[in-house]
Amino acid sequence: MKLKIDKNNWEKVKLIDVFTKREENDKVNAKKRFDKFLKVEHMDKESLHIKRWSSQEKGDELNPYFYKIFRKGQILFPTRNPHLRRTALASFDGICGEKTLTLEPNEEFIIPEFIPFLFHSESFYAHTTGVIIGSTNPHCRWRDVANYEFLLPPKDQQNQLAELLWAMDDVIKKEREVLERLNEASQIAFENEIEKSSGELIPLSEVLIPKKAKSQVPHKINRYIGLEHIESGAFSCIEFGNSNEVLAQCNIVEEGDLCYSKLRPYLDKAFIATFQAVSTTELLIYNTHKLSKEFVLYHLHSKPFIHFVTGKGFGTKMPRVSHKIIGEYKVKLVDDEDKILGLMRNFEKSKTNMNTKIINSKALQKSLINQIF
DNA sequence: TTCAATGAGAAGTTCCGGTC
DNA sequence: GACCGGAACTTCTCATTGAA
Repeated sequence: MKLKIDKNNWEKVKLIDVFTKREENDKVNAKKRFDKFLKVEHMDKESLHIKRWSSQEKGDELNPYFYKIFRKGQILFPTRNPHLRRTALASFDGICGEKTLTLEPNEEFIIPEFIPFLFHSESFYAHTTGVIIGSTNPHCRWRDVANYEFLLPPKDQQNQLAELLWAMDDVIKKEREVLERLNEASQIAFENEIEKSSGELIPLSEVLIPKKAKSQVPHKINRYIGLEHIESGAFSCIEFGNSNEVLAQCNIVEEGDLCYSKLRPYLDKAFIATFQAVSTTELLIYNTHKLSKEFVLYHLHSKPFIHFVTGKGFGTKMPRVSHKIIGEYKVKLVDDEDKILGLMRNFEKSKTNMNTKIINSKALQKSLINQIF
């Protein structure tokens, strides 16, 4: 989608000309005044929305260096690792880390609804990553961010563009909500169907057939699946990296293989491969018998299974599970697997459609942002 | 020889102290 | 008090080790 924008009357401004950096720190009472606190890990890449946070009420512990207060409507920009593209729009008042810039738009020049998208433009990313300093801690300074220059449209045009950008954002938000509901509903449906079915309980070790194929450097298969490419709770893996950049021995994943991440089992990373790839050796690769891979995958994502493996994790630095541990989990050898899978496939079809819609909507939104800023 | 288990090092995040 | 940057800690990748 190409926008016809005449930028002749747009004014070149520096970020510091149209934003005020707020420093509202309360080392003594911030903890008592605000329940919610936001860590960098709560901010998603290339998203303005805050979907997660920690809460003292829920028992999350507030770090001693979290005393910086942010207010609803402020732009939150973590200066550490700016290449990770994490900037959020505060949707509530709370506490954040000292290294997060809290920026307030100056309404004399800009319309608050318009400007947040600037922080997810390629131009802003290029600037902030270009001014990174520090070898052990890559970061940028406020004075370098403040000097970022961009073209600012007149206010009436800002209004029109804000409407367009938020309309697109709303589409993505609604599509994500639908996907979330579908995930919840399919999980409940699966557990109900298993409960209703009759059949003998058998350990997963009688179902799973480990695949041991390895790939040595240089890898002949182009795609690489690392743990960072696997979304928690997802049934397929959409993202991948380039195996040319991987210097280690890998597992070979064939299309249709059942894959399970043994590292930090509570992260719930399991999927059926939709393409051939090499992968991190933290992935266990399986074929199955007695039950289909698809059917077993629903078990691997079920709450009882995650609870089971989380409790059995071992290792000094990071909890892991092994094939042996997974094999101890008991599943029902149901008589009507096809009937259950038929129901689940309807869910999967809807989920795949929704995923495709989200990917397309995000690409369109990105294109709009980069045409404007 | 194979492969599960482990830990070193890289990358990312929070803590902490110095300087202006 | 704000700003800055290194230290310390956590998480993840990947090479090595040792048991089978």
